[in-house]
Amino acid sequence: MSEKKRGRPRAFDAKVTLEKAREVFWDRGFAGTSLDTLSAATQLNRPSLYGAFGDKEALYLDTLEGYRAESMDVLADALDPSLPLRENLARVYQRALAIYLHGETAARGCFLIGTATAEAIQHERVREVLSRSLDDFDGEIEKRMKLAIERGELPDGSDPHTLARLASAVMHSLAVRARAGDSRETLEALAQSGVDMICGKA
Amino acid sequence: MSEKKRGRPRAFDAKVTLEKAREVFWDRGFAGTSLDTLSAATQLNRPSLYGAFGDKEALYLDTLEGYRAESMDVLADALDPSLPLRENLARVYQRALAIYLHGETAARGCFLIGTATAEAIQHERVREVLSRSLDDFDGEIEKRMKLAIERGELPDGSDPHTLARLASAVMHSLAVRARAGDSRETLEALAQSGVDMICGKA
DNA sequence: CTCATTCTGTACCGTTTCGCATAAAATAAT
DNA sequence: ATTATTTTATGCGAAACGGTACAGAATGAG
Repeated sequence: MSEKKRGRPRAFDAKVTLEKAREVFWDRGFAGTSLDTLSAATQLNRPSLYGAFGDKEALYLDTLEGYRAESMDVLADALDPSLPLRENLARVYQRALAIYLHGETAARGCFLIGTATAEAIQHERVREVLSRSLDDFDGEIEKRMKLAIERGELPDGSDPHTLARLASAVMHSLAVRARAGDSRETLEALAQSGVDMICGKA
Repeated sequence: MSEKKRGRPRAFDAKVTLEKAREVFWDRGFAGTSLDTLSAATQLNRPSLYGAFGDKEALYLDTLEGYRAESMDVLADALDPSLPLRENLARVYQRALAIYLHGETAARGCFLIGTATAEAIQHERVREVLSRSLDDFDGEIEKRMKLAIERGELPDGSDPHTLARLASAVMHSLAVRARAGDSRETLEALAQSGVDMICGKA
């Protein structure tokens, strides 16, 4: 896999470190997180962080990218095409909520929507990751919608592009509302409404 | 209106100052905005800001509250009950986009969703304003949905609560996507989809 | 063993941060 | 005019900030 490098080996796992850093950014946002806080959370001193990931923005971008990639994996799994569309959508929302509702004080919502939106204006590269993440998500759902139309799970003449964006819109709303502190029940009701909106009432 | 106060009069209009401060927070977020930046933007030195509004968080909360109040005014106006529901909804989204798409570099999206979500975990009072804003918005739309059902603008048995949350979900998605840099055309298409989702295809 | 290479830890740098102390300026009350 | 009150302007100060220099430690190469 990876050739042995010369020099002193790292005493930490970069992947684990990124996960710990992500936790901090998730709760405090990019601008609200100091290198000291990151250093404490990752148990790495600042020079090590700097050497492994670059400056604070590069580290943040790394955590965003990791989240994006993981989210796409979760999405692909939830959209297992051997299941009915209705079940697929329910799984997508359910797994999103499992992530969004995890948090100490208030639910943390979506890492991207909750923190990257704030930086998107001033930091172009953050905006790019955010935009790409939303697009990728839409695209994956749209693919499933097209399949659903082929299979007759949706009415003929349905527009997969539109349906995908509406399904994503419910997702975005879950992300925001979770971070605003809405209860699990409230969010699950919205998720159910989203499923019914796309697939029709059960 | 206001009695003349003793002492040296203020050389600035608090309302105008709040608007200027809001512009800065809107682009840079709460944590990403320094008092120096605010001081420059409002042309007020820090002690004056401090004296009039309190610390940075209090100032930010004031700008959030102003935005919330203005948004509710815009919403109430857009929902003019002498117009059909379809037109009402289209006006709501259209006016939102007029606000969201205003920006120098990228579109700024919604001030609340774009900046308050990031602080909502660490700052309880921000989370409260955010939560209240979302609820108020939902409530106002739900009222209009109820009226629509009474008038027969929506099918019998429609659930106004659910419809309102779905309409809001499209709004939240517009807010996020605008900040991610989506084009006006893209956003208008989503808005149109939202109208059709609630009112049926034209 | 020796050396080059890479990572760790301490300590530091210059800047920026938020908030305030203080004094001058501007007004109303007396 | 004098006084009390409020706002403005300068500027301070302690802390936090992002980032890095440097020396020491751990490894592979020769």
